[in-house]
Formats: sequence, structure tokens, C-alpha cells
Amino acid sequence: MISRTHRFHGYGSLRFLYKNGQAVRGQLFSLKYVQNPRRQTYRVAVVVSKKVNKSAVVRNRIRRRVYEAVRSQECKITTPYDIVITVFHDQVAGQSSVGLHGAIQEQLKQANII
RNA sequence: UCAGAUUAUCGGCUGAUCGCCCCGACGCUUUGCGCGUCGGAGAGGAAAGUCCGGGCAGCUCAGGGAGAGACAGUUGCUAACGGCAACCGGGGGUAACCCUAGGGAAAGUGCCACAGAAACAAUACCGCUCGUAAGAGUAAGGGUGAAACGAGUGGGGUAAAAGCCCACAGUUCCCAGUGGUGACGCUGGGAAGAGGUAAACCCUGUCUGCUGCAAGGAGACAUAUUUUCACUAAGGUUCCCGCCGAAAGUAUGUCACAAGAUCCGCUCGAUUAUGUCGGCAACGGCAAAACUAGAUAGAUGAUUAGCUAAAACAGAACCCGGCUUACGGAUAAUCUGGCAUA
RNA sequence: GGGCAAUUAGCUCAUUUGGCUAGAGCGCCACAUUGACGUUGUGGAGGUGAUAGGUUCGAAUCCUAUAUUGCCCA
Repeated sequence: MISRTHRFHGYGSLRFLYKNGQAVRGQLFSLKYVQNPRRQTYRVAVVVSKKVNKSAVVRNRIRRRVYEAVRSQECKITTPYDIVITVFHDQVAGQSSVGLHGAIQEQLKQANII
């Protein structure tokens, strides 16, 4: 899980991000991001729809694994960004950790965040 | 040893590294509960479905009647229940044991397709008997159907028949005795012969006001005054009665004030485990002990090593008591039947 | 979190108070018509009435549980 300072609070900034953000699309999830000059640190949110998997346990597992993968790249993120990762397949829950970390790292690189 | 029945418990564990939420103490501090260190605590038996019952909160008092809905053997348990326990009646199993929406059809209404003469209201298709026939008597037998005035067998009886009469067996109801708190059981006597369906309407008895933490609160009280609507109105999410005018604003006084992406409600409770006493049991009394999640885009994770196999169903959102459904397996206890041996 | 509906043929919908073999339109298949296709006509196939259990002589219909889908309350 990720610290409270790196989470979103409220709907306003998320609405701004969905409207103005740029997207990098992968196989299992897509990444949306925008630079935020008003903050010192980055923020990240993971969105897992109920359509991905019915079970709350599986959805929680996906969310935690993705947060953990982002946290491992934390020291490389120097500029403050707002990031939303939208998952659209439940294979994330069963994927190997090396593959998941690699996919996250690659998409963050594509977005020029790290 | 094989095949079963019932009940209870557990629901992955341990080590290493890196992290998350809350609480407490200390230190620093730009006063933002911000940062650091140490310590404590951190999802379930179903947290699920939302099928019932309650607490709590608001709607004016939470009142009366009607309507609507739910439930239905008896006795108990419980805060309450549609839940649970024990027992009674009925059904299944060799047995241990299991299942059971189990009030009322002579209060009334409706329905019972097709077939069949006829579906509860009358009657008679083939028959049987009497009679030349017309017709009369009859319901034993045949046939139809899920079901046929619905009491079987034997005997008497008759023109032919029939509870029309008798004996035995059986059903329902009533009375008496007896056992039980009771449902009901047993024994004796009397009466009756009038299908089914109430998970059809309905009747009887019992219970229920409505909305739900996205409830609700973050100013309260008093006085004066203005405006609007109304006094047959409005004010409860079915209607009527009772009850009470209602809404908005201004000013003054007293107390209070941390500010709408926040805070409270928010977790100490019909709580949990232990002992003991009462009870067949559900459960209750008493004693001493413990504090055991409280998030708010939403905290329990990731990687790795081992056990014995990278193990099922599955994630708190105001809180409890049940029910129902999902579930890989492991363990324990009691009991039943078969076979073998002693 | 709380409340409420629906599920019938490949698709869209009927079937009123339980009754014989569940119908309609579009679609599909075959035949006829045409030189061929379309149109048109005739005929046919296709249903465990979402799943399971119960009440009843009999259930798509009544009752209970489960699954799926959709809607409302911020």
C-alpha cells in the first residue's frame, strides 16, 4: 500500500486529470498522467472496476500489487505528477511479480515520469 | 475392519527484508497533529446474500380505527424474532437418526380442464329387477378420471338391491375415567356417514406507525416585530379521526464558537473467554478477569526460504441476535449396522 | 450502504384469475416461382419457460431459496 501523502483526496483533481491527462496504454492496464506544479510530491491512484472481477478479494489484490509496483519505483520519480492506473483485466492478480514490475516500469518510462 | 449417523473445534504456520492504517509516550518543529524514534494493536466462519428481528437516530404526541402485510401443533428460551431447545402428531430408514408452511373445508364464495351419465348439484350410459310396452325401483358390477354421495369383509335380507339390519375391523366427533403444565396418549361408552383445494378469496388468533448512519448533529433559548399562506388548509411516503396554525426574515439580550473535500455519530457492548450453580436442553444467575479494527478513493500487502502441497469459500464500512447460501481439507467425541477373530 | 423490478425460440415480445401438444413478428432451412438473385407463396426445424426444491391430480403461472441483469436514493 502507498502512504497517505501520495493518495488522492476528493474528486476535483481526479476530474481535472481525466479531462487534461495524457494516456499510455498497455496490455493489462492503462496509465494516465499530468504534471502538477502546485505540489511537491507525486500522487497515484489505481482504479479497478467491478467488471474486471466480481470478487472484492481479487480486486483488492490487484490494487495492492499495482501500488506495490509503483512504490518500488518511488525514488526515481523526481517531478510531481498526478497518475491514474486503470486496470481492465484480472490477469494482474495471477501475474508473476517480475513481469508486473517490468510492465509498470516500462509504461512509466514511456510517460517520461522516470 | 467396512459402510454410515450426529455434534464440536480449526480455517495455514514460522523466519528474513521493504511498506500501510490507528493509538500511546518522547524529541524536533517552519505550529500544518508536520517529521523522526520506541512500544501496542490491526478482517470472517461465513465479514457474503440482505431474508427476518432488535438497538440507535429523525419524522409533532409516537395516540385510536380501517386497510395492507407477516406468522400458525404444544411448552419454554430470548431485548426481539418468521430464530433456537425439548416434546406431541404425521412420513422415511434394518438401525443410529432424518424430514415436516402441522389452525379452520358443517361461516360463506370461487375452482375442479379433458374424459365421463354425473365433479358436489342433481342424476343414471351399459347394467340388474318388475312389466307386453310406457314406465317404475336400484346403485352390487362395468366403463371415465387425479378424485365418483367415498364404511371394508362376512352373513342376513330382497322381485333385484343398498349400513336397510347384524358381527368383526377401521375413520371422525363428543362424553367419562386415567397419565401429562400442555399438544396429546391409553381405557370404556355414545353418535355420525357431509369429496378435494385455504403456498384460491376468506375466517380465527398473534404481531407490525414510516424512514434509515448517504439516519442525524456542528449553535441554543427568550423577547419584540414584519411579510406570506391558512384557519373546510398545511404539517407523517395508504386513508380517516384525534392533536396542533405553518413558513420565512429582522432586531435585541445571555451563554457557546477549531469551520462544510472538515469534525462528531464511531465503537465498552443484550461484549469476549474462564470457573461455579440451576435447568433434559435452548438458556439464565453469580464470581473474578480482559479490552479485541475503526478506515473515508477507503488500512492486513510485496518479495523470498522452509513445513506437507507457492491449499477452499472469501474482505469490516453504525452495531448486535438469527436464518440462508459458498467452502480444499484436518482433528476429536458419541452412536448404529454388517463381516471376521477371541 | 439502503430500496425495487425483470429473466419465455438466435433477436424483440405475447400467453388475465393453474388445464391437454406454450404462440406472433423478424431471422434460419427446404421446395415452388426466376436464365440467376431478390420479392412472393407453401412447408419445416428450433423451447428442460434462468436454476433447484415444494404445494397441487396437474405449475411458465402459486410459495421458498439461489444465480444473472437492470433501475432508484449522494
